[in-house]
Amino acid sequence: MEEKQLFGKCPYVTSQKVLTGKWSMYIMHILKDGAIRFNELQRRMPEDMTHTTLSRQLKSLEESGLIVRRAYYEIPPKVEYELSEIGYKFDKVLAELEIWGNEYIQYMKDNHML
Amino acid sequence: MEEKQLFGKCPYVTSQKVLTGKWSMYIMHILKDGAIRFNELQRRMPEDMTHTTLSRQLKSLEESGLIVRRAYYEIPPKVEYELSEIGYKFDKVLAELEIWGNEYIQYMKDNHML
DNA sequence: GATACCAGTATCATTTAGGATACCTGGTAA
DNA sequence: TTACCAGGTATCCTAAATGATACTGGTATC
Repeated sequence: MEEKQLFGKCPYVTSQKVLTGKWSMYIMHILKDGAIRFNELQRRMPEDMTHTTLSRQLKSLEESGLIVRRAYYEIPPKVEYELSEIGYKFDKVLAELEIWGNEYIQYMKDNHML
Repeated sequence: MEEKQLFGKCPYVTSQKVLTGKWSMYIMHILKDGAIRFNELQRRMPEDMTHTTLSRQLKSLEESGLIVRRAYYEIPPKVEYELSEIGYKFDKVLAELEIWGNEYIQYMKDNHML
């Protein structure tokens, strides 16, 4: 039987697995602007995302190598999240996604499907 | 309280919701090549995706307006799936995603993280 | 003394997604 | 008469993702 595990082989399956969840694209989009602290990031996220979920998503993105977590051992604590090298390169996908997403929203509104 | 439901407003959140699941990117990628029948599509999908899941994913993408289902009332039945106008425009995102996905795979291999 | 700050984790409940299996149609070929 | 074809749906079960809530720690302010 032929090997067909596509994670780590197919760019589409791999990307979709790494950019999983409801919020990862939005998080990546915010992180494009540079390093940001946890609470500030949460404030910029939609209100219906809890900090628990944000924490898990960040850990997942970190484990996938897309973002870097830098902790400063101060009181009160300071932690910054930033895109990694490969994470930063994702900006081209985001740019196309933003264009398409806006087209899609407009298209759906025009056709009364939204 | 400010309205913050971002579906239908934010291109990132909207796109991610519409392109949900494990296989949607891969499906869109295959559909780029033109109309295709259900069973042929299933043959091109990874083996660990059942036809039940494929059926559900296709219905979801159809409801989101990305693909069109065309049924020919013959025996045996013939059904073709094809990208819609707005679905076809997603190809630019796919192109960037393919580039980035391959870079990511290479990067992770080089750093022994995959 | 109470509360706020920051950056979380632990635990539990709920929701959503995916997989396994059985079953359907209705004509045709063995 | 049985099996097969394509293209599914129905049902049940499990796994994964998300949400809600409570809690931590040390400082600094009210």
